[in-house]
Amino acid sequence: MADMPDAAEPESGARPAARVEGRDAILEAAAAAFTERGYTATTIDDIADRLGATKGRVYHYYRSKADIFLDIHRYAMQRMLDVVSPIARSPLPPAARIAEMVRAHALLLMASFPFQRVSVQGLERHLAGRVTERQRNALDGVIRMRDAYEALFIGVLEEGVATGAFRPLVARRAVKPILGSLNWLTVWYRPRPQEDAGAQAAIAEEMVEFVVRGLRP
Amino acid sequence: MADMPDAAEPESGARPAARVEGRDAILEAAAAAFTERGYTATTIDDIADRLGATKGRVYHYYRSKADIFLDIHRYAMQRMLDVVSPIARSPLPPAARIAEMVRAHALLLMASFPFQRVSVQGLERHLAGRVTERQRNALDGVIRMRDAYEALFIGVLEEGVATGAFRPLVARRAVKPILGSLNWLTVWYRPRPQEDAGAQAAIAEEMVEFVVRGLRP
DNA sequence: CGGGCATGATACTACCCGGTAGGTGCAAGA
DNA sequence: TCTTGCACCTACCGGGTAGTATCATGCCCG
Repeated sequence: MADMPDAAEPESGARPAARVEGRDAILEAAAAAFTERGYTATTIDDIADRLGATKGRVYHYYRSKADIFLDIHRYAMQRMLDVVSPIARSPLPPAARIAEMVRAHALLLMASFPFQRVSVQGLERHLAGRVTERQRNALDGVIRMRDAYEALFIGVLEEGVATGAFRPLVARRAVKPILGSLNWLTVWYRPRPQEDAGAQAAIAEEMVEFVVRGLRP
Repeated sequence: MADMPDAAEPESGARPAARVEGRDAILEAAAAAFTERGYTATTIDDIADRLGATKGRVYHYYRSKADIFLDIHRYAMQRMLDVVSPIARSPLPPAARIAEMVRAHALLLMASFPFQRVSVQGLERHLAGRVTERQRNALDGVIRMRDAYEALFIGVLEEGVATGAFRPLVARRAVKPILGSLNWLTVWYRPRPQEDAGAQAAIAEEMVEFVVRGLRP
């Protein structure tokens, strides 16, 4: 088992020989298509059309539609973890740390909207049953990443309750409405061409305000 | 135009001669199937199987899968409006009124879970483009109901800001994380056989607590 | 008791879509 | 100039699924 890939960062489901840039182009087009039509209603031809290509190109990089879907989830969760876990481990007091985490989460949701929207809308339902063993492993990996992400928030909540920074609450329960108010962004928010840092920052601050107040003693 | 159906309560998309009980059975089975697999991945045979019947029965009551989908949304929104709008119009002070509305919303989400889950997960995406004119009208009706529902919350928020019961906020923005924390229930909550009023009430209280504190001055 | 109608089953059709097989063009080395 | 291999395309197949056309079975009412 010495030459196993790093278990903490599951590997891509793309075909082994695939170039990274080619693979990323597929993922970006697929994320946009899934965002617009949903997983099942999106056809491989939809994805190819967005690239000005044909199915051949898509299948040159990925074995199946499910593999593309899983890779999008993996990318999205990895980016979220990369941004937020340093904050969760920082020496800030719990209230300030949660505020930073919420801000970063909201901003990243808007910044890489198609990927994050696909990620937030869930995956188990779409792949129920009809997966190969390799895909099942990838699915489990994504679910573990999601649990680890939620655990970052639960950890800070528990610390804040212990120090008295937050009201008494059950961290495992309280984390749901927090992530809910954040992730609901993917339902109502639509990236607009002109709108930039300003408007996105205002939305993020609204989230921070709401969450931080909801936790105060 | 004197004999138009009540515009505020759009009529069912079922076949005109359909019995109400027969139609409701279809809707219930369809809501369960859509909840499990999603709209596109659910087949008419899936719905029929849940009834111990065949496609013939389903098509006896509904013209198309999209009509069933739209009717589920209509039902779900109508029930939510029926429960929450009396509260929104009650003479309670804003803070107490919002608390009651949040509680009622959360409890109804859990009580009629399959319908509400289908409703919350949205509909525009699944029907984009491929609808008849009649379906387009039904779709617009559902969207109007959804906007009216959100307006109930916005109204109470504005009143609370005016009376000083809530912190200064832009109601149109602040309503998003509120409904987000609530509707996120449909993502993580799973109804369990034994769990009853007690556990559901506890979850609802968590929501109430979080929202009310998030609004305080 | 017989006709009509609501209710539903059976047996199709036409089409769409994921996936595959094999080919083509082109760039880089020798 | 020949060769090799990558990147991608064309053409196709097979299974699945929405929707339809038609037939069977009761149940109510005269």
